[in-house]
Amino acid sequence: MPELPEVENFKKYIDKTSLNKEIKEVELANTILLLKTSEKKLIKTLEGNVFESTSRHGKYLFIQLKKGGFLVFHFGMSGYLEYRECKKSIEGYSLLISFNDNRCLSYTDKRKLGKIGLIKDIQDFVEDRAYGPDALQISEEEFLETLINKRGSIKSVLMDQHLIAGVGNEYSDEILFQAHIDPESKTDRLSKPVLSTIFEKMQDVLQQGIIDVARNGKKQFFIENRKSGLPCPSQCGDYTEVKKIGGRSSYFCPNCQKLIK
DNA sequence: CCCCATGTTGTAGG
DNA sequence: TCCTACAACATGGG
Repeated sequence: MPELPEVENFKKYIDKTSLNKEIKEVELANTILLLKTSEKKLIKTLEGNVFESTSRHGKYLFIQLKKGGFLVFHFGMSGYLEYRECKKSIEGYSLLISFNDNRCLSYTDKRKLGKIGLIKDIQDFVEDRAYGPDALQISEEEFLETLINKRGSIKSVLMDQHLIAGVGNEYSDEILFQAHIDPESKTDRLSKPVLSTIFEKMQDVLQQGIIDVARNGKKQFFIENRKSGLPCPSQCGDYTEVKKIGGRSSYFCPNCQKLIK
């Protein structure tokens, strides 16, 4: 479920476990999707190298390498990291990195929609791919400017990584639930105060998500179960519904969340 | 068998 | 140009 809060926790996890250790060996499953690199180059670059520091932009995690450049992760739908005892083979993992403390960092990605790569510069990478500012870095002013003339549904706009990076399907539902706005509302019909509320809820929900994921391994949402027909989490007496917006299932309470068209 | 699933990218069409 | 819908990617669950 890697949206911004999950990726932020992967970043903290690397910081805690994997910095400043020499990489002894790297094994790579040939099913892994590589970004701007080859299997050979990735192994050659990482072996003997050291993870120095980490950073994040939206759902991307960057690890600065001592010998220059960055290792970049995108977790797709099912990717995750584990710092563990080394096992004999890569079986079950997409990437296995052994450090000189005889422990390993593994990347597992069952659905193989994630990507791993090598880049020289984060700023260039973000610009090349035309990603918007990180959802926790963007100012309220910039947020309003970005959204004010967008004609799409507010949910699609919040999830568009080229406008704002980091918000995905689940967190967008929670943000809009807390802001009391129907996800299908037209962005350019929303007033400035409403957009400001959405901005504030975006900050709150992502920050709380980071804390929840760190504490419990998962977020604790109002719109948690992603099912329709459940009692509204605000206990308004109505029931949650689901509708497709931008091709994604969106859960909401039709009573608490105002549709503005 | 069917449909669905947290993500991204590319295409076609209005 | 902007937006929507859809398919593709790969795999598992109900």
